[in-house]
Amino acid sequence: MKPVRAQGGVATRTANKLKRKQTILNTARDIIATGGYASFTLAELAIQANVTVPTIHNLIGNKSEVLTQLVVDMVERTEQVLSSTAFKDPISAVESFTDNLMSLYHDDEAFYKAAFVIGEQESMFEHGHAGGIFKKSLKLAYQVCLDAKEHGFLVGNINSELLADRLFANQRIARYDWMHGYIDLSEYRCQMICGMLLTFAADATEEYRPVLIAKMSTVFLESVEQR
Amino acid sequence: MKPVRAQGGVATRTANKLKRKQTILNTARDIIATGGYASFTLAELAIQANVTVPTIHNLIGNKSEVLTQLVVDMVERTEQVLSSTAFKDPISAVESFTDNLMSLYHDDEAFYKAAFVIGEQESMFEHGHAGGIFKKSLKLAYQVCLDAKEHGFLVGNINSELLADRLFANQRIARYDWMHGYIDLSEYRCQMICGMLLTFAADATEEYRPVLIAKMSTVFLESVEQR
DNA sequence: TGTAAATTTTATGCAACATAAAATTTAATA
DNA sequence: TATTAAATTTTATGTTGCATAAAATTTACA
Repeated sequence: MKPVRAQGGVATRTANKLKRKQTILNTARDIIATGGYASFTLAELAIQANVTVPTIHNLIGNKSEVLTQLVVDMVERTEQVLSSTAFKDPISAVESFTDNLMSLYHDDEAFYKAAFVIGEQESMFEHGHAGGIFKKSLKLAYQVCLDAKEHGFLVGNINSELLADRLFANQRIARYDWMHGYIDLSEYRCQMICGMLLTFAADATEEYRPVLIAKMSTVFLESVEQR
Repeated sequence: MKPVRAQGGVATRTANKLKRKQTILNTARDIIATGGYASFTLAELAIQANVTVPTIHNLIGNKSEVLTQLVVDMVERTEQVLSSTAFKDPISAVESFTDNLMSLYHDDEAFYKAAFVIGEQESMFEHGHAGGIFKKSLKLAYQVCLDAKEHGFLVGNINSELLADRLFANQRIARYDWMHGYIDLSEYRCQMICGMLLTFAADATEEYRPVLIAKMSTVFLESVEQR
């Protein structure tokens, strides 16, 4: 008769497994942050994490799965930033949103950059994906448009879905340029703010448009003279 | 004494070399257009072009150089489209620009998509690069902004460099989404037109803004109901 | 048709990802 | 604390793709 065993063993093992898994992932993160995505190989990861390559396969999976895990962690942290918004007016909405992102990315810029490149390469940002970050962000942008209209900042001549699309697109293109190393974090900030404020300006009231344009000009000129 | 030889032999060889080189590049293009970028290996290219791998290295270079050649060809064709513009008004400028691009990409969509992905991966679109397509496109966008202001479509409250940046950015983000397979060619068209018209709208005169918004709404709604 | 140069191919190496099977470690329990 | 079965790690090996030196072949001209 087979001996029946308590569950304690399994639970302990599972916990340890998770810990080792996390150690490997942290090492992976370090490698990418330090030497860039190109320097990331399973062999190098194995050496730095003090295991062998098959162990990585056993604990996490193939290279693609290791990378996916890193990006999932990153997206989760980014989503937390996105969710913390309370609407007052378009300018402060854009500013607080931007500054939240900036302070997140500032800490570990090399890693975040790489993670976005990897996520794109691994097709993790599919627009169609229902629970995906794309749909969530668009929904958020749409809500901001509705709020702005309700508070009398927008006229409402432009379809809110269209406006939300543009708001999101302008935010994204700035991120693309940053993650591909075309611009630095401070220019990312400028492009993002200008893009979003300009989008609002297209549907702003007569009184509010000059305010948006003034703010936009300030941010733009500040950034230009820094170069 | 060494025999002196005429230049004919060299010239003939050079011409033949170019021809063979072009054959290989055309085959490469076919492979990418048919099976996507992932299916492109030097071994596969050698087989389909009826040569061996070292021959490819000899005639063109390493994998990266083969890809670079393909992208250079593509960029040249795209630049021709960009240059053929005569300004009348913002709407027709945007429309003709867009439709020129669309008709170019329509013929060989899979290849163009892949070529943009490759170009990005090979860092061929560096913003700083003086003679690069980035600077050229920005300059073009800037000129359109000046024209639009001169013809009385824009007020001029928004800095023209800023406006050109946004015009170009909105065009680019639509292309990113298309080249990564997130949207199809017709949606690419819609996003690009809406993005650029909205940018103009932010600085348009009182009379012209409704015209821009009306056009934008038409394009947007047409695209939405197609889905 | 011979010849020197150019070109192609054969043969081989290297790097990175991946996995089967053997060896080792682990944690509960008697 | 010694045993044991399961989990885990490692050794050994395979595969694929890029790259190149050196040998074999082809080329175009005299």
